[in-house]
Amino acid sequence: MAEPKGNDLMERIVSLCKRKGFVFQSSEIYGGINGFWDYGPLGAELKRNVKDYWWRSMTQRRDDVAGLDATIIMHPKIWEASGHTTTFADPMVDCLLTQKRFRADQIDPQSGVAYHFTGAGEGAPAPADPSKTCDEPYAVLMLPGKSLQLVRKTAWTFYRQRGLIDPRLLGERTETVENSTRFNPENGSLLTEPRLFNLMFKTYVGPVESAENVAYLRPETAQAIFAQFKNVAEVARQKVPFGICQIGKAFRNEINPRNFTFRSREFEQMELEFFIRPDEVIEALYGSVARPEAGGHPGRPQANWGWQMWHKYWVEERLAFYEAIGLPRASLVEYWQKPEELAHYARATVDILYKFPFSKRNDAGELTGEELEGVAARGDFDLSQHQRFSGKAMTVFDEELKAAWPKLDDAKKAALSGRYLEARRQYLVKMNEPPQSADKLAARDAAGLASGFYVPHVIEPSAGVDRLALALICNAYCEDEAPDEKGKLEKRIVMRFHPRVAPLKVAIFPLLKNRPELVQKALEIRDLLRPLMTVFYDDTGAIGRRYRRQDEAGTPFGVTVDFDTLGEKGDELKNTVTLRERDTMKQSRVRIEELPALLLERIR
RNA sequence: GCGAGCGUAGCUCAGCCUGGUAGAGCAUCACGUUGCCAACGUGAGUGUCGAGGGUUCGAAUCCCUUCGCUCGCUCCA
Repeated sequence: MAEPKGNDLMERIVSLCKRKGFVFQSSEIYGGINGFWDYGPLGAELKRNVKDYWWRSMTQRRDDVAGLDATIIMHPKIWEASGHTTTFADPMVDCLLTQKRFRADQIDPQSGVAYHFTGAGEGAPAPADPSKTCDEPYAVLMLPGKSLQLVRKTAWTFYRQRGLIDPRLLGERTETVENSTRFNPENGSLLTEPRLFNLMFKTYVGPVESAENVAYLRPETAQAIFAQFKNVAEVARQKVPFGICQIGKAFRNEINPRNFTFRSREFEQMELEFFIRPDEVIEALYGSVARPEAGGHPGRPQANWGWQMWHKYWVEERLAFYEAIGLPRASLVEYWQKPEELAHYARATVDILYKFPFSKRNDAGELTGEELEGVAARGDFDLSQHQRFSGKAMTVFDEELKAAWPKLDDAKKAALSGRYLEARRQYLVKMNEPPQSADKLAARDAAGLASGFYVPHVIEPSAGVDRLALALICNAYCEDEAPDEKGKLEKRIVMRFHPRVAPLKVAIFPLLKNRPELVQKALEIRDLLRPLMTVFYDDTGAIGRRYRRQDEAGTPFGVTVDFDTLGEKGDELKNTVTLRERDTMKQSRVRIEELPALLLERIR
C-alpha cells in the first residue's frame, strides 16, 4: 500500500473533500473569506457524529458530568476576568527594514545614540530619475560595537527598498535614547508604531455603536461554564468532584489562518470543566493524597484522588476516546508541556496531538503533530477570577470537610490551613492585589476552608471539533489498489472511517436498475434501515462503480439486492442480500431481517 | 501583517513566455446496455480563464490593484 507523503497528500485530501462534499470554502461564489469553512453533506454528518459521540460519552454515559449550552456573546466583564481582554490584544511592531514582527512588550530596551534622517534623494552615479526622492523619516540606533558606517549603510538599504537606486541620506541628526523599545535589537532599525492586535471579534449589543455597547464573540466556550458554575452545580444536584461540559462555536481573529480547516477563525469546541477538591481538602478528609504512580489509565475515580490523579485520568480518558473513533494510538502524541510553556494559571497541561500530513518533522524525521486537545490542570484560577470580578462567591460548601476538620489535630489544621492560605495569597498577589488586602483575603479564604468552604479546582479537557474532523478525514484517507473486473489492479481511494463516525453507514443497491422487482426490494430495505441510521440509495451505473463511489465517501457497508434475493435460486437464498464491507471488499450473504441488528451492532 | 509561489470546467491540469473567438482526461446527467468491484454505446451540460481596472483594433496571455490558496516569517493567551 503506497502511502503518499507530505503536502502532496494534503492537496489530494483537500481535493477529495471538495469533490465529495466534506468541506467547501465559505462564501466561495464571492471569492471566499479567509479562515472560514463550510461543511457539505458528508462533512456535516461527520461532524455531527463526532459531537454526538463526545456528548454521549462525556455526559450521558456518566453520572458526574452535566451539560450546558450557553450564548456566544456574553457580558464583556467575563473576558476581563478571564484575562482575554488584555492578553488577546497584544501591541505589535514591525521592523521597517526586514518586516520582521515583534510583540512590543517583548522587545529588549536599548540605549545609545540614534541617527535620524528626514529622507533621501537620488544620488550619483547617473540617476535614472534625478527628481526621485523619498520624504519618509527613518532612524537607526547604533548598536554596541557597531560603526557609524554601518548605521548609514542600514539607512541606505532602507531607502533603497523605497525605490531609490543610490540613496543620498538627508537631514542626519543624532539623539541619545535610554531604554527605548522603538528599535529592532537585532539590526538597530526603527520599528513601526505599536499597533493593537485584538484577537477577539468585537461587536455591539443593541443598535448603537457606542463604547459602552461593545461585546465580544467568545474566544473559548469554557468561560461560560465558569460563569454558570453556581447555577449548574445547584440544579444538577452535583457535589464536587463533578464536571460541566459544552459544545459550541468560538471565534478568534487568527493573524494567519492556515492548513485548511485546522486554524479557522470560526470553529467549534468541545470542552469539559471538571471541578475537584483542592489537595488540602483531600488531605483533611483522607489523611493523604493519591498521586499517579504507574503509567496508563488509573482506573475508576477514587475519593482520595488529588489534582494530579484527576489530570492523569482525563488525559487517559481522552486518549481512549480518540482511539474509540478510529485514530490509532500511533497517530497521536501525548505532549506534556514544559514548565516554561505553561500558561501562568496552569499547573500542568498535556496536549494531545495528531500527526497531520502538514505537521513538521523533527530531527529524527518523525511527524511532530498538531494539537487536537489540551488537557489543563488550571487550579482554582478561573473561578477565583470570576469571584473577584463579579463579587459573587464561587465557593462550594463541603459537608464532609466541615465534619472532618474539627477532628484533625492542631498541627494538621495549621499545616493545611497555612498551605491553603499561602496558595491563595500567591494567586492574589500575582493578580496585582495590594499585599495588605491579599493577606486579608487569603486569611478569609483559609478560615472558610476550616468551615467547609472552598473554590473548587478544575481539570479542563478542551478539544477542537473541526480539528478532530480534519484528523479523522486525514486518517481515513487511503489510496490502495483493487482489482477491476478483468483482475487488473487499479487505484482505489477509500475513506476508512470508523463506522461510529462514518457520515453514511450503509448504501443500498439494486444490482440492476431496469428490473423493477430489484428496485422495489432495494427501496424496501432502504425504508427498513432509514429510521436507524444514515442510508444512501444508488441505482445508477454498474455495481462496481457504485461500490467505489461509496468507498470515497467512507460508507462502511454496502447492501446489494440481486435475483437470489427474489428467490430465483430457491427459498434458501430468498430474502438474503450481499453485504459488502468497505475495507476488505469481502462479501457475505445476510438475511434481510437480520440486517438492522447486525449493522447497528457494527456502527455503535 | 511581510516575503515568495499559485489561481483556467465539479476534480486534476494544458494553453500564457511569443496577445487573434477556450482545451484534454476524469467526473456529472439522460437513454440503452450491464447477473457483484471504476465495462460499453449514444446524447447532453458546464467556464463572465478568481475579481476589478489599464495597455491594445483585439487580453486567459502584457501591466496595476484586489481577493483567495500554499509555503516561509510572525501569531497561536
